[in-house]
Amino acid sequence: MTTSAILRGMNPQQCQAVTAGDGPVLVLAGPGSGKTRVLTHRIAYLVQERGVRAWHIVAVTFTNKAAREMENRVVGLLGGSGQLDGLSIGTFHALCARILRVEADYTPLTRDYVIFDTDDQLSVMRQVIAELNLDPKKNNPRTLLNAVSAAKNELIGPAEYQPRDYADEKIRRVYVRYDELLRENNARDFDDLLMHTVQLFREHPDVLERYQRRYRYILVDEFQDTNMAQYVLVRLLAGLHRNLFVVGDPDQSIYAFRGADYRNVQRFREDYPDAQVILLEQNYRSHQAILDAAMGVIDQNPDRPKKKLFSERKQGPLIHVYEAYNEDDEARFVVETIADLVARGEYEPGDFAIMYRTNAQSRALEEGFRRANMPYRVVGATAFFGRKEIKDVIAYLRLIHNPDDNVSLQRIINVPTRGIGLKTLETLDTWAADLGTTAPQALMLLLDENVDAPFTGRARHALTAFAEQLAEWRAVRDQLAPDELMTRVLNDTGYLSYLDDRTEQGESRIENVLELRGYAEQYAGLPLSTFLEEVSLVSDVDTRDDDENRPSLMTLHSAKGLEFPVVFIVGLEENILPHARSISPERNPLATADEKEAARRAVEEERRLFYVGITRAKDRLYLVYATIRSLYGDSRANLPSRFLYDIPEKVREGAALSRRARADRDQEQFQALLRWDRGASLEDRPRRAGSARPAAATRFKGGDLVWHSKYGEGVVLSVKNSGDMELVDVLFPGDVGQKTIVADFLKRMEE
DNA sequence: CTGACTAAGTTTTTT
DNA sequence: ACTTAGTCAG
Repeated sequence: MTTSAILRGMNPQQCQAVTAGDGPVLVLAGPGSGKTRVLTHRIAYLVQERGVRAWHIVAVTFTNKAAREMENRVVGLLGGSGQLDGLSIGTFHALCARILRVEADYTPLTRDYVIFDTDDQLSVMRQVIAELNLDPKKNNPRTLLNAVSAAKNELIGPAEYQPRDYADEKIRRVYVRYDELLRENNARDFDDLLMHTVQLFREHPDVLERYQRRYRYILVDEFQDTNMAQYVLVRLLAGLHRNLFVVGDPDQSIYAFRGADYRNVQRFREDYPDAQVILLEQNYRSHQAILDAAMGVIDQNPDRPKKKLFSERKQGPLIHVYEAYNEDDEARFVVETIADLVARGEYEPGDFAIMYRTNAQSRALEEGFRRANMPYRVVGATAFFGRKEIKDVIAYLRLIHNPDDNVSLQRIINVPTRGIGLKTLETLDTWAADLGTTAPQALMLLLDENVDAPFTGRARHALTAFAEQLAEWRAVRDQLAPDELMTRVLNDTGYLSYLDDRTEQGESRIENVLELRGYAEQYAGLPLSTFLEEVSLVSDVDTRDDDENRPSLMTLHSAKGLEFPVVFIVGLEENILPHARSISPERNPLATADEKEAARRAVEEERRLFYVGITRAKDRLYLVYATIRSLYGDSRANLPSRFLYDIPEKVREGAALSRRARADRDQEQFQALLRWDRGASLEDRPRRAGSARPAAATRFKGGDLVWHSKYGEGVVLSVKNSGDMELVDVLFPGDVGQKTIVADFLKRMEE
């Protein structure tokens, strides 16, 4: 392979990026500009043309999926020959986990540490709340966890945390205790992996230097999604050779809510003033109408350089906007459009994607697909490793592996039930505390019959039996492969029969556990720790069929990085996209300036999310909103999303986006919905009763002008049914602002 | 200690 | 509407 082969078919900017010389490089790429291709081809170029040993290259991504794809592409370019030996492609977390394990001597935890996921973190946090006597009603463990996580992302350890007010002081105490508890469990959370690696490097320059010498070329994908800790880590690693190659698109930054900071792009420019900056603006995915729509939407965000996306593809069909009656009509429109396009032979089922803001929205769509007997696929809805049965089995293995893992012990000590109740556990905890050890360690002391423990006959017996069991497993841990150990645990505990409750769910739980065991078989010959680490750092078992030819349903977030010939974006309503959570302070007269500023940034992120969705489409784009939507048991009438109005009229067709939907149009759609409903199978009918109700339910809807005897004229923002009351959110002019009013007190005004 | 009830809370997601 | 964590009677 020669340079020309690596560069074949690339435009000048892409070539420039691939062949850029040593030193810092920032590639600012638009959607569909082939940025992953640039990264993989650069790796091939470095190895092939510049003679860099693959061992000296590390490419960092955010998901295992992206890492896998990148690896496949590089292997595809250079073949499976030995020249790729030692190439590191992986996520930030996997890289850090490996470093921390190898360098355990320099860190406070041992090599055996386990990684706590969100569930485990929550249970630690609940313990913290209990210990510190905080009011569990006012202290949501998730909120506290977010605060701690934010601090860790900013590389602020518990000792460095500087409280500015009382609320902060509480967080500081929580953080300190939370951190202590993690250490007692010999555990780290995901944020720790990053923060502790940075700390390790800062405190031990000699260790850092070893890694700097090893990783001479560092490539980062989706750079706009890095948080502070990740950025600092990368900067440290690149400190010696400065061969840092980052690729990103600030307009596609949609993970600020979990600490990502697209300003890292700006920081990079400041920290590396000599960096080469390469722009990739040509789009190879979508035709111009779609790009015009995308630019119309994103250009409304201030503080960003205006980008000009252009395509050489000829103009395609206009963007179709459809006003659905409600979420069922929305589903009907999607399903019928797909059926139609497939029947005309223009597309295959796998060419379609339906994207929405929240997972809850998939329900109505799925029902529509089922009703039409059209197969579909939901992307990433329920994480395999998040399932209770999977977590239980893994907790057993973790406890066998890590003698200090109290969180896992608590999780499974009575699952399946073995007569160890709350009281007994409490006693165990106190006893352990008195002995100055942890509960799992104390438990093992019971193996000595002579030990003086505060348990009476039955409890002592149950605990001892469990301790003996645990000791047996630990004794065989190193002789058995992970899947064999798992089988042993399943048999000894009767876990599968515990799951078998003769329901469909029970059956699928058993299948899940068996699938996990199948997954573990791949780790034959590897230590249990490798398996456990992988399980913590991999989000899903890689067995789902990607290539089944069926439409995909997914959230806008999980659509990033993908492309489809035909894309539907549904639920384009105020309160859905942008989501109510991000706009609520906007109209609240009591919101502080800070809150309003936060809301503004949140809405900008929602806008980027819509932008990401639009730019996934290659040929056809359908944008759908509903005038009435049932969500969380209420039915609400929302206005069309503000973002829709930013799509230039000349590239769209269909619904007119008037403030008020026309009555005749409603009528027509309502009839279509009824016809569709009649087609439902008999089994579906009872279930349908509930969701058909909202159709006739509200007297007002978003955009209506109303009159109130006290506040005067106002405009309806949304309507919801609560019990048999219709509650209307109305915006009044001046200081009055938004009020929620019972429909009976409102009079409709004609425009 | 278990099964049944009640209250709460439901954005996005990876690791 | 629906799940799920927490509480309480059997």
